[in-house]
Amino acid sequence: MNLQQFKFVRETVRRDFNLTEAARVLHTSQPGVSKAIIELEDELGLRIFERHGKRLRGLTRPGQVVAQVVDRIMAEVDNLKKVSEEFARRDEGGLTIACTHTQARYALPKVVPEFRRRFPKVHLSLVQGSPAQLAEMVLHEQADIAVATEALAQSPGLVTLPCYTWEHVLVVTPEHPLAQLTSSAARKLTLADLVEYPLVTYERAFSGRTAIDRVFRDNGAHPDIVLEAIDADVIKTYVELGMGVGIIAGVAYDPRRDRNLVGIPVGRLFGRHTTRVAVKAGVFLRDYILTFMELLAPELGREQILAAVNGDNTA
Amino acid sequence: MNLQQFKFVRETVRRDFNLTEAARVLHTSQPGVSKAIIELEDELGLRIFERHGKRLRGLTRPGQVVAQVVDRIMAEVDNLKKVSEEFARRDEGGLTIACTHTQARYALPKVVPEFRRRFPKVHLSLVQGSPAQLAEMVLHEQADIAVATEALAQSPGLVTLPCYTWEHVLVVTPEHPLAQLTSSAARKLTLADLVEYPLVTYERAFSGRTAIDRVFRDNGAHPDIVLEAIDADVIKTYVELGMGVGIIAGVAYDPRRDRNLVGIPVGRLFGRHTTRVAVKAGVFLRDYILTFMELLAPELGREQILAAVNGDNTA
DNA sequence: TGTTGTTACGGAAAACGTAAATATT
DNA sequence: AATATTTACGTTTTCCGTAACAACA
Repeated sequence: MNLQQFKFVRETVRRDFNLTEAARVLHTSQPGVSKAIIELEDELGLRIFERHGKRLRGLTRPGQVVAQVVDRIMAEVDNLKKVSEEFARRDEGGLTIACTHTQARYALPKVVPEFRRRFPKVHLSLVQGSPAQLAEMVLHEQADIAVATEALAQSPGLVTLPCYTWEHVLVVTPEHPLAQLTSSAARKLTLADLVEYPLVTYERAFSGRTAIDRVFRDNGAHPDIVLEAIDADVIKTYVELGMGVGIIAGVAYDPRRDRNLVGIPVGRLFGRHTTRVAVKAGVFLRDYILTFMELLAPELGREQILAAVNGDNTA
Repeated sequence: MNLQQFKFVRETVRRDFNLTEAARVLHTSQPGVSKAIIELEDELGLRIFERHGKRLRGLTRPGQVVAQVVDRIMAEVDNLKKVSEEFARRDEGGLTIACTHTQARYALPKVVPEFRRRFPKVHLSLVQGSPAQLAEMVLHEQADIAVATEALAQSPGLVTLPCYTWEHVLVVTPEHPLAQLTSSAARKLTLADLVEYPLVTYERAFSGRTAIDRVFRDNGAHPDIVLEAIDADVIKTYVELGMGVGIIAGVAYDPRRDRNLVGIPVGRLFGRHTTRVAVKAGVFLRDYILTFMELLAPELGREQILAAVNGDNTA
């Protein structure tokens, strides 16, 4: 039994049971992979892979269990590498953050400069995607952490922590009827008032859109959503063009910057939402990653973050 | 990096940083162990062990983290061996049950015959100890499961499940004043009545003794415990000799067997207790071990047991 | 001075790549 | 026929034990 064998098994599973592919990816000879796997199977006294003649087709029942354990072993071996990196160069390395546009544009700018000041040698990389994609990225270790409002908490294999909460805000042109309301009238705004106008908001599964839909549905209201986009900048652009009333995340509206738009908070209608940060369960978190999470979720101390990540059910 | 190195690191830690000892236990040469560890340290680029000159003295800070990860890796490697055993000989193997006397004598006889019928080839072994010792045994993998009422739930690193609940019962000789009470009078028995008599019960930390003490203390009662023992058989023996009133677990009193003793249920006074079964977190559980747990805790399905053991926080 | 850990060295074993054979689609 | 896997085989590397050396307590 050795790590090489485990590596080969893992890669073969990942490459859809194609030994040749696995060997190529691992920069080694295909017969070597074949032999190593067979030797492991012999040592364990079971077939890991389902074979049709010579072709590998899938995992046997025992193989499924073995593959799971092997995955965990290799994950820990990867952790070992991270540990050594951490102690060798505590404040150097890379940090890949997977997030939605909203986070990248409006939330992260609040923490990235401070992070950069503390860890000038860490190379930051932002990747964007839908919340579901973000979860996948973290699970496949293409990103270290994900930041999003939707969907993250549901993914098994992820550990998520709350960062901050926010509410939706309507944005309209200054000429729009809604912009003429007194602030006390604005506070009495109802869903019924809203459906009178064409709406512009996020795409499905972005920045609280799920909640928006649910609220309309639960109240039997049928909004006329004329345009949807994944980011508030696009939404604001079309609102400015007079396409309709925008519904965006509060963090994305800044009265000083957005002088040609009027904002009306509507948390009362669509509820309060929690943006969360997610990491893959069981991975070793380098000091600077923990620090980044600390900056993102200042309410929680490092202790709490560590406890959650290590899956302490003690607290 | 290889498994051999991990094995050496683990054993060296276990043997109090004595390489010679570790090598002896692992049936290999001491220089080999030394070299392998140094090579691992070089590859990781850090010192795992604190050295005073040449002697190993302890773990460095990075070493502590490395040792933890290494432990997890080796635990999973051990799991792999168990998996292969399981699939090679599904219904053969050994099952070591760590339990208190009460469990061995009164609870397990209810499930062992059925288990034996289903797995005639499994070699059973019962080891006894105090609940704290049982927890240690399971954590050190000297036993597969522990069954006890006290203390198991508190141990980190253990996963525990409730098996059954029970109440205490008083046992007295037929001549004893308490034996003369009508059953309705017995139901009105108070702690104040009890402290009139010398008592015979479990030792500290056995079979709900903690709860007994707490109840007396909370009520400001000062019982005269003239004799304490770890098992009900011993207690009953001295009760028969007229030493006093026995307080034992309900499961340990059987009116048909214990004809020379009268039993009076006192759950009302000392509360209801839950006997739990514990396994080490993260270990692969062979089918027959799961079956044994199923027999012990019939209320829970196998699904629930598996979920708990795999640490599913989903449910 | 006895105990413990590291370095040096050499034979044995295994690891791994190339080439050939065999099976699958 | 083309692709994929296993078997065969020889070289290279690594492994691991003995012996010698070095450093603590």
